Amino acid sequence: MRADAMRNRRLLLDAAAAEFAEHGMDVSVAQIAVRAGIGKGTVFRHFATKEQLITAIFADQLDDLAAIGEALLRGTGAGAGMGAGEGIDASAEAGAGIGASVQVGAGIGASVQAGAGPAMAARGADALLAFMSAGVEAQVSDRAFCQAAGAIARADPQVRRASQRLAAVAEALTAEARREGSVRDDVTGHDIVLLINAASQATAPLGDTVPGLWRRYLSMMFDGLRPAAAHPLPVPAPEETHFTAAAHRA
Amino acid sequence: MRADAMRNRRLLLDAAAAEFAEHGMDVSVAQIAVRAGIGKGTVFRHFATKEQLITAIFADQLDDLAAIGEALLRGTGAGAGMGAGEGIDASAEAGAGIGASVQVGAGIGASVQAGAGPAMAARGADALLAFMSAGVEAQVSDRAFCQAAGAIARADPQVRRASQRLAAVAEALTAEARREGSVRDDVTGHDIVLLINAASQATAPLGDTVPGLWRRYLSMMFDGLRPAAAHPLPVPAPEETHFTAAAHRA
DNA sequence: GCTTAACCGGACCGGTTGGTCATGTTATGA
DNA sequence: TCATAACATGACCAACCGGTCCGGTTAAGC
Repeated sequence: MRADAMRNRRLLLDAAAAEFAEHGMDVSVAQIAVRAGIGKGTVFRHFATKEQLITAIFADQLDDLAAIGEALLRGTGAGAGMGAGEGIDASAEAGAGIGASVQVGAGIGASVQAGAGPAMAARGADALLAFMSAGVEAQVSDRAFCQAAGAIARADPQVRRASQRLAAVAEALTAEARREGSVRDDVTGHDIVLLINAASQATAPLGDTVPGLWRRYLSMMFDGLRPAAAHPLPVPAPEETHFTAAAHRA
Repeated sequence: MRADAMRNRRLLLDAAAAEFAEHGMDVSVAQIAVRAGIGKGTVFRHFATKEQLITAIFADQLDDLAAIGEALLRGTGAGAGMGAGEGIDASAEAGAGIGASVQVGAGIGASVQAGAGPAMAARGADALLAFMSAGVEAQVSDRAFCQAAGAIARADPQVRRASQRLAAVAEALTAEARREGSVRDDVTGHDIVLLINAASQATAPLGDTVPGLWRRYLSMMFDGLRPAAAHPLPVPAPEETHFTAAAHRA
């Protein structure tokens, strides 16, 4: 690939993401091309169709979030133990876009306050909440895009791979929090993924009139995940097969 | 208004709602006209613009839900006391469309299990959960429409009136549940409206692959509303002014 | 039954969009 | 330095969409 082609591809992806975020899903390809400072034809050289462009951006975003989750997971010491209190920069592995400012182990407030052990016992809960926060934050900054892109691109293999990676890390984080007792037993990684979705859409009617408002609803939902208030759930958790079925249906 | 015009208007509204629900927000007016069995020109005779058509449908849906909420509110005996255990048909006042099957006082499972009194003490919680269920159910059957219609039509006076009526009944139901102690103190009616939104979007990635799945997430969120697991919320509740500001911004 | 005005229908219009193509341009390798 | 192939470009195309309009039709009142 030639050097200028590479540069233009990057310009194109950035411009498209920004344009989608600002003006919704139905910006014209021409508009994107103008913002990127390239010709319209060049857009279709890189991505044969507008849908493929959307798909590529969406897959990138999912991968970024998955990377953040994986960094957080290492911070919990779930796998091999690691030095205590060591700060981890979650954005190290993540792309530049989404959540460059996730604090790990910074005491975001998820720590269970009742219970036996000291605060350290809730590292899993902190990680899980940080993961969800990163996910919601990423979606909130681009609600319409995530919504539409999800509907359009879920069948794309690249998106599906990223999606499964995300599901895996969500499940791992959930398992850790469950094991330490800060999250109810009947919640799964898939639940977490869907709740991220839900929280990001909660404040949609308000647009960005109240910038950080989503934290309020994510907080409420997280309280719903705690064992203290847990009531039996009326419907079992969705399985991976349901997600693949939904993807296949499109 | 002539009889055939009336009939066509009804056909048109039904067809439009169905078409929006099935094929998303960007179905053409022509497509709607075909489904309704009328000419395209007739559509624009009834509604000068596509936006007005969307607005009318949306306002109707909001009103239906508000009516359900008001019926439920009467069932709690919040205002004047009423005979105990009397069955109320919530759909009596509501339009045909949305929630013709809401059970009031049928023990949907919201009853707090701990606490002093017997189950009867949680009538307010039952009503609140039934209200939220009706709201989510209505939106789930037409997710894309509610999403887009909300964004488009929030500035319309008819929609704004319906929206405020909805907010009022949500606040009343919440106040009742709060007073009986089954819901935390820091939750408001506006929170409820936004949570209905959130819950209906939770399962969007799955489409209708798992039909009743939204109940799972509404249940989790409702658990988050209980005092038992309540943690301090990081952001204060939105005020009415924020909603009007958001509406004015469009 | 007849008049009349409201109503219906679908051809039509301006504008926009995703996508193509022939032409001109530039990085690259020998 | 030059040949060449990959690349960029913007004019162009067909399709479609929301909205208009006028000729024909039909319901309503007398």
